[in-house]
Amino acid sequence: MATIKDVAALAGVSPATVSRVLNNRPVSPTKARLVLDAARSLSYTPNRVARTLRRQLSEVVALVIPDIENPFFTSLARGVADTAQEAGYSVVLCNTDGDVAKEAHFLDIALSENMAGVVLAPAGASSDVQPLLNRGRAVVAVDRPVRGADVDSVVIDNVGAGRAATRVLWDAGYRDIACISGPDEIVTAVDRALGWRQLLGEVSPRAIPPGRLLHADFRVGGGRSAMQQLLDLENPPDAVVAGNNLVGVGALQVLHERGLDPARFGIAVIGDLPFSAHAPADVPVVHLPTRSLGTTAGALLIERIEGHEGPGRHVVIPGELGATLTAAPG
Amino acid sequence: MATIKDVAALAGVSPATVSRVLNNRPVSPTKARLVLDAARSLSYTPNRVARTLRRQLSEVVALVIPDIENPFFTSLARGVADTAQEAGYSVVLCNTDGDVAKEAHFLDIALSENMAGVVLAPAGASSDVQPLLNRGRAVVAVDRPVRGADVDSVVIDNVGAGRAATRVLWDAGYRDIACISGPDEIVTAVDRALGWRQLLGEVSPRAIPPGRLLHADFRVGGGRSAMQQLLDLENPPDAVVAGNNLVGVGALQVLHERGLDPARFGIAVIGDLPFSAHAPADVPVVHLPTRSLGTTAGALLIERIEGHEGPGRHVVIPGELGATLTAAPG
DNA sequence: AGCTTCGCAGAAATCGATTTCAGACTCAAG
DNA sequence: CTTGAGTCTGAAATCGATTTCTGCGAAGCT
Repeated sequence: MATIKDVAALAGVSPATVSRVLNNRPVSPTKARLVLDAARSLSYTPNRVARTLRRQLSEVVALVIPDIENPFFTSLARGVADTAQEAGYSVVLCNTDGDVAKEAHFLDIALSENMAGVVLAPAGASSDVQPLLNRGRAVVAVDRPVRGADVDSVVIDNVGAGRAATRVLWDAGYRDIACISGPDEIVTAVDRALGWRQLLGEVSPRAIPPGRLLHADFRVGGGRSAMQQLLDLENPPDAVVAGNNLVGVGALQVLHERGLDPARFGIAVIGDLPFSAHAPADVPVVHLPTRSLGTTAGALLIERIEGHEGPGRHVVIPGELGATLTAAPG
Repeated sequence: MATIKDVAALAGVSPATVSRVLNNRPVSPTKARLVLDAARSLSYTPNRVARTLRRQLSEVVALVIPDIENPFFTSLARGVADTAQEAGYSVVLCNTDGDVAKEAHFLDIALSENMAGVVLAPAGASSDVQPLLNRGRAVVAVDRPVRGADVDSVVIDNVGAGRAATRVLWDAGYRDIACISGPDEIVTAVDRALGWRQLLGEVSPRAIPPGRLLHADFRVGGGRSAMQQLLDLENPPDAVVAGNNLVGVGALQVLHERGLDPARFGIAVIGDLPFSAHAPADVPVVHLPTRSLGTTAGALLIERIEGHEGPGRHVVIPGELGATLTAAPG
């Protein structure tokens, strides 16, 4: 493997000059040519480790997310990766499984690998990004804000999404609408449930019957058991808002298994149904622009890396209702 | 940020001693204690960049895949990440979009970042891993073999999977079974189609009618247009084998849109249907153990990194039929 | 006692780049 | 002709760890 010294020797100049040529600092055209030719003929690639050590900053950013198998996050990851790569950075994807300890571990690594920045979808209530900030590293929160630190953030309008999903069911004539949301400590889950409650409070004269809000695990299994629980009630609801895409999948599975038609039993899902074969007219979906979530976060991160100072900026991206419901309550 | 010198100064020893303590080389217990205390009180973390530069080997491995939004690969990624992290390595996920140039770029980076190894799902017909091998880096191919280099590989038994999918339809009574496979240059696609052709040749007295094998893009859109094409034929088939998970999703979407019941029009899918609400009895699926694909590849990679020598090892993992079909031809 | 052997620890070299510093040289103005 | 500013360039310092080299002192052997 050729090093900068080899190139320098072949070109008959000093390593310093080689470095200057390769980094577009002023060098006489004659030597520049020599260096470029030498570099090409040795097919020289600068060693990024050495560069990072000296510069104290690598061209890598970390993307720390709780669940890489959730299409919500893969799509987000795409967005981040695209903007980052455009700006010349590689992206390291770190999967925390929602485990705060794993997350802390990855943040440690980001620090000791001198990574330029971190896009973080926090796993739990508190994430310790202070060490990163102290070292001047860029940090952007995505999907969920970071508590206790003034950090750029990009999130969905979750209350609005909860309202939209609930409204589409209400407008279609459903009157007893339950909500399967996520764990209490995840703010996105709380906000979506809040939107559901808000909207029902506005449109419905009656109080919400007890037991209509369920806190499920935000995965397929969580959606399944919550849906089963709802259907097994003595007085089941006639419609349900699924708090995220995976919960929606689980709920739909249960409906199918019980021979219930999603075109009669109402269901609206917050978040896109991945790879679904359902017609949007049967299962309305609040589309969450995850890709833009990612690109926006990536853009903010790059700006910070390139020197943007100042207080945290907070971007809220609205969801978008894909279709209205044509079916009627069963 | 504390460096090894700070620790050394505080402990009253040389940096060399600190390094020895932290790397479990023999040091007197007295000094070891001093060093550990000093390290803890400064909350010292070794700088991985410096370590990598000196050791000429980082604790990072790259996973290079063509499509991170395909659950096949996310699940595989999980597998690789789990084994790698168990062994103390971080995983960098690189998405090539099936683009050979991007892939080459990532391999370059892996080299110049001194990464310990690469798990590669090759994007195209040829991938140049020679530079990596020359530098003694570990390389393992996954899902598709690397041509022109003697590299460990872990692949699915694609011919077998194609046969299994076809057989389940045949056994259920379907007699005109088409196949939507993937692009010609992807060997997995070719092999799955081969399995389909083989099995039909064995069980069917008649020749396969022309136009029954389609080469689609291996994504949802590809499956959709291929399925539409098949259904628009004058004499459409009565069943279809979907060459991968996404093609299966696309095909199912089209069936739904046209009001065709997958329990009547036969469809078998090679690869798991992600987040599907279908009953397995209606849509048989050849389960591909993608997670083990990943863990196996990861294990081979770690072995290579830790010094395993010798010729390329080739693991073939069989698919597995989830359920037999209870429905009958429509 | 004298000599080897061994374990431990510090000084210094090393990994491969970037960057500071200082010297050599050119050119223009006084 | 001298001085000063400005341009290139190379030597050397630097980033932060690991590892080799070297020396010291204690223990073992004859």
